[in-house]
Amino acid sequence: MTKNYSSEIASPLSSNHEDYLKAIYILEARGEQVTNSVLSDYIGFTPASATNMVKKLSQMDLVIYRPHQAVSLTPTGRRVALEILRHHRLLELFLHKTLDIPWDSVHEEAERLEHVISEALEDAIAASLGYPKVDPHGDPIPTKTGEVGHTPGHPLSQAKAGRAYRLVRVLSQEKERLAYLGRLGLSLNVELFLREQAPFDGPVLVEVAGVEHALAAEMAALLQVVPASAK
Amino acid sequence: MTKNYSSEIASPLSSNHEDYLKAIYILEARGEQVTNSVLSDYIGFTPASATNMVKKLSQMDLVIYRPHQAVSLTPTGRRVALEILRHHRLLELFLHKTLDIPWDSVHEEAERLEHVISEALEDAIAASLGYPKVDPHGDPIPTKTGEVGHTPGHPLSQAKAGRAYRLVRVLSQEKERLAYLGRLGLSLNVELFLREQAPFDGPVLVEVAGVEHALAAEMAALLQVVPASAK
DNA sequence: AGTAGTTTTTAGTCATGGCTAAATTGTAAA
DNA sequence: TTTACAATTTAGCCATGACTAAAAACTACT
Repeated sequence: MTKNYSSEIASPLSSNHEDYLKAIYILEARGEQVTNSVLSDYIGFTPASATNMVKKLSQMDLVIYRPHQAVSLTPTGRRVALEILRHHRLLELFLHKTLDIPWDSVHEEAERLEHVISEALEDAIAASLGYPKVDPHGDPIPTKTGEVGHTPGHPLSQAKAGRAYRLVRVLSQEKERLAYLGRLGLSLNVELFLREQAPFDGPVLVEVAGVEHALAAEMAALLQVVPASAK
Repeated sequence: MTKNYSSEIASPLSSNHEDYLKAIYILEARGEQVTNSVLSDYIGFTPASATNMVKKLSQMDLVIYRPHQAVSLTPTGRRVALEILRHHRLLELFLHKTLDIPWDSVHEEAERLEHVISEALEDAIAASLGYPKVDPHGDPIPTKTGEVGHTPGHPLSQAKAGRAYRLVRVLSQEKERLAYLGRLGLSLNVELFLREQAPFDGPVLVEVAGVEHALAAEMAALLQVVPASAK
């Protein structure tokens, strides 16, 4: 497997290494302080294991580690994380568009594939999709050079009642949640009409394809929308 | 990752385990006695490592191991091997047809992907290709239930001069070899005319798309053909 | 500042699966 | 049958990266 970061990294990285880097990237991007417990929670290993791995990544110059401090990525570490994320999101879109894999299943599939595709395959996939900018959840696909586009939109929970919106991003990869949204007729770029916005973080009333649904506030907060008129 | 053999196997298999099983299957299919040295040569690990792994696979009831004897697959072991082989060949064809990956590159790519695709993805790929029978090298794709079709044809080295043939299989996965054949205009189902068959295992003279080429006997032996008239 | 409680790190265990080197076994020729 | 050579297996080493349990270090409250 040829990686475009192979030139700067001594030893080849395992899927595991890549998962840690990706996790750190995602947690950082969420604006969280990537403490050991946050990281170990996210990746599903014990805190001791996380410390261990972080130290190793630090020796490889992929992360910056100072005991008892939040970890962060070095420029190289970030490049690796973004390459994996690019693989992941390209794969999600590819699986969805080319093989009709439902949007609530593409995440777990891509989770394994992202570590084993070559540069050539990555390129072929990107080309076949016409160099897309976002995956089926609206998450931006990093470019080969590591730029991450800014996604427009704001949470549906902050939208105004009585207006039409378009769904541009779902901030969740959970199968159940996505399957539920799918059942409501919601998927990327679908239009919806916000009927009512209950106060005090109450549920939201939306109309999708002529049918009305109540959405928990928690769910509405995960739906990023733009006014329906907007491109 | 859901495997259809998961019900019969206690511990999940690593890529490595799968590679051993696949290797044993392929060597058996070649009609070779799968001795320890043959196996270790093929997989590229030391004989000691092979013995070790074979013992483990034997404990898992995937192979039959008797010291100093050729290894063989149990029914379950064979099922696993065939599932991986099915993944491999479906992937090769998919990469070639859907993403235009050249036929001399699909093998190494599939080598990594074969271990991480789910049943659902395998099915989606098979469906999108119309349930194909052979991969881009003419190797038969095992069915889900583990049947391996018989491929017709005989080596070009045993064909008669002055007749037209169609290439139905290439018994090699080597990138260089395949790239070379590709340059001659040879790929699956291409027609060729056998001009001359030099005696004493000498080279063979073929015409492909109106151009004449000499082929080493060694190479001609790897090309399986049928009379051009045959379906 | 002292102390309780939480977080992080350290220390040490275990399984995996490669390796080398040495012992064993099997085979074939004298 | 003995002996030599090749193939195989055993024994033991090493790195990896998970784990638990215990120690250490931070934080926050009194």
